[in-house]
Amino acid sequence: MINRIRELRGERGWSQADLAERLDVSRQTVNAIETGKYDPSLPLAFKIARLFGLSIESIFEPEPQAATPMVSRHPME
Amino acid sequence: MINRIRELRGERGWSQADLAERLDVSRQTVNAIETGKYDPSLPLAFKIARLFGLSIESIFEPEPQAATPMVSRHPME
DNA sequence: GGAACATGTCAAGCACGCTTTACATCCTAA
DNA sequence: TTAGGATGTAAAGCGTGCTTGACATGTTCC
Repeated sequence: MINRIRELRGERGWSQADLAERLDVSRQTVNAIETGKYDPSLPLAFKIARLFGLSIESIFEPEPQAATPMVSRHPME
Repeated sequence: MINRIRELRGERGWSQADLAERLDVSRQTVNAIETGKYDPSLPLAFKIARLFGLSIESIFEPEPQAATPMVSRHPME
């Protein structure tokens, strides 16, 4: 999942700590999401979208494509 | 987090198992999300929205309001 | 040089998202 | 009446989302 959070935060001149406070999460959480360590929960994604006044779809984008594996998704059936 | 999944699924005449298969998750996951036991991950929310051809915002809605607790969120600081 | 801030990262711990297996109930069809 | 589908729920297990605390680095400003 790719996101534009760092860009949106930068436009507003906020530090990761500033954003974390506005979202009521830890600074490490903001950093982990920006650096792609993990995706936010759906409720947090809503908070982020509302804070920036944008839709979730305009901030987050599912991975280019988690290519369908060469093996069956339902082996031995 | 409130969602309209059961309604959208019903309109299409799909069982929970049908929907689960289309989303590539277990039937219990669909059931748990419909019955409000937990919220889907952000990637699954995207899958759901795309399957129904709707925006995430038009399917999910953050709780009416998780009322601000009477106690400080940052005690002893 | 030293203080202060911004960012990145690690570790431990807890709660949640999702899995498989299994069982119970309800409803409809034959 | 029995079989089958649809739904609800439970337990155990694994990985992720988020927390606090801590430390390292780079930058800026005195």
